[in-house]
Amino acid sequence: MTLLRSARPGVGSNDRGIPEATVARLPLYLRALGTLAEGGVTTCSSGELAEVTGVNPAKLRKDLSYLGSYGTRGVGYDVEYLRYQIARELGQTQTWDVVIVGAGNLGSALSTYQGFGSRGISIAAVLDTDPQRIGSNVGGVEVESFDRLAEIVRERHVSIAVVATPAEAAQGVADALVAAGVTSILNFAPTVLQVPDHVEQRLVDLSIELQILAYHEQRRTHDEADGGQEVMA
Amino acid sequence: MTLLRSARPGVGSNDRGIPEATVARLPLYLRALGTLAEGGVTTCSSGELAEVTGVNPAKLRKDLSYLGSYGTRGVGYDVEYLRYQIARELGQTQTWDVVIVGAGNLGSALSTYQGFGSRGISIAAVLDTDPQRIGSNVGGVEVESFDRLAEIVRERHVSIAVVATPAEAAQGVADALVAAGVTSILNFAPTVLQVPDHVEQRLVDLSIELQILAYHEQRRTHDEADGGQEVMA
DNA sequence: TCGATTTTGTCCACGCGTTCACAAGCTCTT
DNA sequence: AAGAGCTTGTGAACGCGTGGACAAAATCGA
Ligand SMILES: NC(=O)c1ccc[n+]([C@@H]2O[C@H](COP(=O)([O-])OP(=O)(O)OC[C@H]3O[C@@H](n4cnc5c(N)ncnc54)[C@H](O)[C@@H]3O)[C@@H](O)[C@H]2O)c1
Ligand SMILES: NC(=O)c1ccc[n+]([C@@H]2O[C@H](COP(=O)([O-])OP(=O)(O)OC[C@H]3O[C@@H](n4cnc5c(N)ncnc54)[C@H](O)[C@@H]3O)[C@@H](O)[C@H]2O)c1
Repeated sequence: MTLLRSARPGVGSNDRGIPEATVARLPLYLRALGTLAEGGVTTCSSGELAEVTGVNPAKLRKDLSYLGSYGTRGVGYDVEYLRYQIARELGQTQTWDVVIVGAGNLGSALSTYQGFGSRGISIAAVLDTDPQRIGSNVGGVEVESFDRLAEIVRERHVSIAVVATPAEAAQGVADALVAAGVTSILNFAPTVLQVPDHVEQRLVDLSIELQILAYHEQRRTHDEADGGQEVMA
Repeated sequence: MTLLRSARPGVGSNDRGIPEATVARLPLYLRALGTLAEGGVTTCSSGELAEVTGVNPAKLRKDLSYLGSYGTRGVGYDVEYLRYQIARELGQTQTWDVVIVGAGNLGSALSTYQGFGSRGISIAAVLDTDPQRIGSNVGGVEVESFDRLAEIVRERHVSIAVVATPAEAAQGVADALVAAGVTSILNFAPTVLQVPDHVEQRLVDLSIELQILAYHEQRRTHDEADGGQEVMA
């Protein structure tokens, strides 16, 4: 399994906070626990949870230990209880209103996606500058004018935004988002945005994902030619 | 900036290979160099490149040093030359044929996306099981039957696949991909796939991205209430 | 009640990744 | 030709993340 995103550099573990690497895995555990709960499972061990999430059991236990001691030795973890604790830690006891900027192919797919609701994410608005798109409907949400950004951010208490515009427009959009008071940006445009320190940025670059896989594929074939595959002694 | 993806655990730097963290940044540098080249820039320093990619200059130089000594002290890097060297290292001197499984919202958006070509990625096929979708056209590519997977992988020399099916179908799809000879999988379904060790898996989970941002937002407001913002002495 | 069994929580060691700091090396000016 | 001024490449220190190992704690059966 592979997780690649870059968070603000140098921000590893905060004051009293949970290590960044752990935060990135908690949603994984949460989802797995949800699946177990649906299957009627009431208790599970670190080994079982580690199995389905592809994580080392010791690492998983250490991750959970940052939240507190919610397990029972000799028994494991209560699925529902642990689920609640992780959800609380992640801030999923409340719903986060998110604005999506750019109602193109990707923005529309995201707007249509029904899987965010159960993760505490709600699409508050979808914005675009294209008059042709404004007023159209994506996933039950009406596309609104990008001009209304500041107003919408204020009225709907939005702090998280998704950028799904072409790369050329992304920096301008980011500036407007920051000016409107957004403090977390999920950026799908293939650019590193310049944002103030207090704004969290995550770049999701699908080309890069494939390029990384291609690199490993290349190395694989290259190694074969070199006899790079280690021979057993 | 934030990169989150999980690679096979424990695989840091390989035998003669480049550290995983560096590999994940190389495409970033490559793109920035492309932008500079378009702008007519022929030479750039580590400082300039670090600026636009949001990376520490020393880190950037160390990253590049894994490829060789391609810079000139006192001058910087030749944009075109460095571009070629990174592209070569990433395996972008060849084109990688990729199969997309699942022609739904996300799969269609990916198929339509025109930005992969310049990154050495070509969509060899888009597959689906839904008879309604098979034969339809997404981004100039005809959707083919998932039954033809093995045949297509063999004939078109595919080693990389994208999973864009519902989560319930993802493991089955992955098994079929592995059986067909695919060795790298980019998975958009919210599940950790169980694949053999020799298969590289990268999970891109958009919900998790937003959940991580929400966590930081929550901590932010929580800290404010606690007066968590450190006061200058 | 006691011992066998299971599983957590965490100490500890190790390795990767990051960053500082500076010597080595190049160019340009005088 | 020599020195001033930059910028690279890297040694070294440090910190975070990972995973092995085991003591502590809980359950269960006898
Ligand atoms: N579609 C994919 O699969 C894919 C893959 C990788 C990366 N991306 C990236 O994601 C981003 C979006 O991709 P897409 O395929 O949806 O593009 P798209 O062209 O389909 O959609 C872009 C949308 O953004 C709108 N827009 C342009 N400028 C704007 C502005 N200033 N403010 C608000 N809206 C604006 C456009 O009107 C359009 O509706 C791009 O940066 C692309 O590089 C997309
Ligand atoms: N759309 C989004 O923005 C978004 C966001 C986050 C995650 N995801 C995830 O990405 C995946 C795809 O999302 P989507 O919105 O495109 O879903 P979708 O329902 O629109 O499309 C899924 C497609 O997969 C096809 N399919 C089903 N079983 C298949 C099989 N066994 N083999 C081949 N094809 C099969 C279906 O026919 C359908 O065309 C899902 O797992 C979803 O959870 C999507």
